[in-house]
Amino acid sequence: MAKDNNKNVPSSEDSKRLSILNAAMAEFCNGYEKASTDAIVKFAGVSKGLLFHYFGTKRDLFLFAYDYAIQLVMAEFYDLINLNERDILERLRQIALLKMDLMQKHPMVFNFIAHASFPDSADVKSNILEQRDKLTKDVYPKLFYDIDRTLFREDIDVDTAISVILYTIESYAQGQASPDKSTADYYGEYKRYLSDLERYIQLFRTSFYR
Amino acid sequence: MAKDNNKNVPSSEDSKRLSILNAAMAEFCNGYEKASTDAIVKFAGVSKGLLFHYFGTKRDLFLFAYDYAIQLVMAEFYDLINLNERDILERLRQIALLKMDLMQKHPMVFNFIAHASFPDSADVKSNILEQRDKLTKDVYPKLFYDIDRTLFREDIDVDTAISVILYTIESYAQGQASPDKSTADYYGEYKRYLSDLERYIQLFRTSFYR
Amino acid sequence: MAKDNNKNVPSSEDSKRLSILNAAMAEFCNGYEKASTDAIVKFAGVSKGLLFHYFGTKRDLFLFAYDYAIQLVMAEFYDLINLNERDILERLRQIALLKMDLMQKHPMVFNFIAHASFPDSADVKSNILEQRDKLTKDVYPKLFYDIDRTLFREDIDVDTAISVILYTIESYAQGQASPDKSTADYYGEYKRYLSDLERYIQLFRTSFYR
Amino acid sequence: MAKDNNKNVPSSEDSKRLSILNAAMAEFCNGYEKASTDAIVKFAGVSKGLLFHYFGTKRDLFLFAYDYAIQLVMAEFYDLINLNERDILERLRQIALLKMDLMQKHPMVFNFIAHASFPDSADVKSNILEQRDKLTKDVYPKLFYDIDRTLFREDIDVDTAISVILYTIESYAQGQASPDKSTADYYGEYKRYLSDLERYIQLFRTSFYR
DNA sequence: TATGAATGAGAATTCATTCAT
DNA sequence: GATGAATGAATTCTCATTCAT
Repeated sequence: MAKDNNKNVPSSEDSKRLSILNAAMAEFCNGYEKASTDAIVKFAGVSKGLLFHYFGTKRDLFLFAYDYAIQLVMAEFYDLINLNERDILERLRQIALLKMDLMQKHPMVFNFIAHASFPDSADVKSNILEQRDKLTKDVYPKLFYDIDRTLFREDIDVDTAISVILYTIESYAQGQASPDKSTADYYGEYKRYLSDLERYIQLFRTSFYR
Repeated sequence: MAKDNNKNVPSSEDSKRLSILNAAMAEFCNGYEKASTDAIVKFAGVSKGLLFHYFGTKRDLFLFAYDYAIQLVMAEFYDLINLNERDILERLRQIALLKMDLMQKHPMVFNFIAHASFPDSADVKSNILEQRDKLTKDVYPKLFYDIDRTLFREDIDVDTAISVILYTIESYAQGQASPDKSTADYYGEYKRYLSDLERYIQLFRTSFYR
Repeated sequence: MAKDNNKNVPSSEDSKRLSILNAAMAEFCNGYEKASTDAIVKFAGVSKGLLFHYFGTKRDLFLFAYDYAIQLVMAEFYDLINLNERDILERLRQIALLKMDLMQKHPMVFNFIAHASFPDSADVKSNILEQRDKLTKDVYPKLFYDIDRTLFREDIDVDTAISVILYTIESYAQGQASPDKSTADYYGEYKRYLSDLERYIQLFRTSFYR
Repeated sequence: MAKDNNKNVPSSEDSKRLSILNAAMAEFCNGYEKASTDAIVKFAGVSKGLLFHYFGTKRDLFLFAYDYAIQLVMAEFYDLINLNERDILERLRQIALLKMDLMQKHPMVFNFIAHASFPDSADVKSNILEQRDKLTKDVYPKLFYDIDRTLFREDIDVDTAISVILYTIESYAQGQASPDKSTADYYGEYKRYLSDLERYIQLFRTSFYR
């Protein structure tokens, strides 16, 4: 009797919300300020009013889209990741590979997240940074819980070593992802990324592990 | 006796240019798009026309300010850095400390550079990236020329190790610098930064060196 | 009964468009460059944004207004003109009189057309000239189709004679219309215009006709 | 002893005034409003201040340039024209040919006069129209004084006929001159112009003369 | 006479947001 | 829910004119 209680059948509303969200993520890749709500509704095929009816303000839409994108990606990530491996280097290899897979599956969403995570506009910066921090504090314990610290040499500080490993992997991935790689030999890039990754892991294994 | 031939005496023009540049650097910390030329001239205490008389367009002003800020910082940096130390870890310690000193001396300039280096707007992105690349290609050879590679263990790839060291130092410095640290226990921060730095250096010395 | 399907009832949109168009035609009499969009919207009683919402740019508004004014005038002209008279001098007399009538009925529109037809700005010149050419090629054949060439003397070139007639009528009408005749003895002017016209026609009849 | 009393030696001032006038005439071909005083001083190679020191305002410069251009052309015109021919058609042929010569000798000045004579801006329109009227009233009597009216047929009004002749010649010349004829087969154009002119003269001789 | 830095009102255009329908 | 016409303050940039030197 209730109208549209069945969440498995996407209502018209759901589909329009999604249209707006997808259009928004794409448009916000131009930067928060540069992005135009006109462009969003045009691409989404809905009226101007509806965007504001659903999302309130441009700012709220941006922040909602950021949350949404993170959830979307993290859900799939947790679904696929195997957290039984206790060797942090092995686990990081898995994470890096999985991240690459997801990036190829949802390039636009990742592009949006990459841009949105470092916003230039003070309007949204504090919210985004807060969200990012919260994410970091949520995710890292999950990803690095229960790792085997006995694999490390006794004469080094394991936490410091782990920081180094994370900084390295993240920085390298960042460098790979950031430029607008429109013209691309994706396969070649990918192979090079993997071999670089192996070189870093090899170095860490040699120098940090027993 | 000659009129204004002495370039060390800033003319009225120079002083207004500088006012505009300083105001611009401060305002552009809000992001390129968000920054308002109105705010810049208001803060600089000059007329609207003068900004455009000197710098042509907002875009040109931004790019000029970026160059100017880089030059300003690099000149002071090269003036103070000692490149005789051949141990890369010692040299990096010096660089990191010097960078911290400069950041405390020119906080606004560094803040501007940090923001401007990752612009969201397509209008300026390509120029900034180009400039950044050029800078990297210029600076890194100077900073790491003639380091003593024999200090490293024989069983690790020295270039990979150096990459790890650089990623770590940069990421850590980034993390320290990025948030708009308005409310700050600067002295406490500084001491913690130094001790963290020492921990990283100690780790690298233990695990990468012979 | 259907909502606003009847295009004869001008909607709110139509009425605002018309306000803008009328204000634009009046303001553009100051010249394309000199005309201010601010003045247009103020006079039309609409917001700044609406002008651009409807017409895109000042340039587009100008060109649209030109088309619109021409259509407006030509529609009424063709509605009233009688093309059965095969004596070109008679037909020209009718055209000249009708043109005078229309000018008195729509003085502002004619003033706008007169100004807009000879634009000083390169921004719009090519479009206007193109439009003017197209109009000439459209209109002249209609106006002078099927005239009786046997009325002319055999020893003169009829096409050259027709050119002379047209140049004369147009130049004379131009001279009458061009100054912004704000202070005017319209009736006196009109009578003089008619008598001059008759003198020209008389001359042509005497010298060009058999 | 007097400074620069010898008008045959152009002073620095004279040469700069001329530079400005020439630059102004060229720039004003873009239309009065569109023309930029910056462009004028840049092209003239003088400072911004000097233009206003000499000519007061942009408006005054424009009007002065218009006078100057007219004087320049008229002086040369009167120098070369032969006013002994009493047949108006012959005299008009001479005038038309001479005008063509002068246009080829001073294309920029004629281009300026052509544009300036039909100004779009209300700022200068009244002055220009006044000047044009004055010129017409000055020049026509000189050009058509003492023509032989006995050549005309007795059954036509000579003044009306002369008006027709003038309207025709002017309209035709206007049509030839107005478009920005940048790419041109000048020689071909010229020959066609001459033959058209002959056709009109022939028609007038046949139909208006005894 | 000659300079050109400096002005600031005014230009066209944009855009997030509202609201009557 | 859904529309899109309407708003108007804010934006970047222009340009004739002035004035201290």
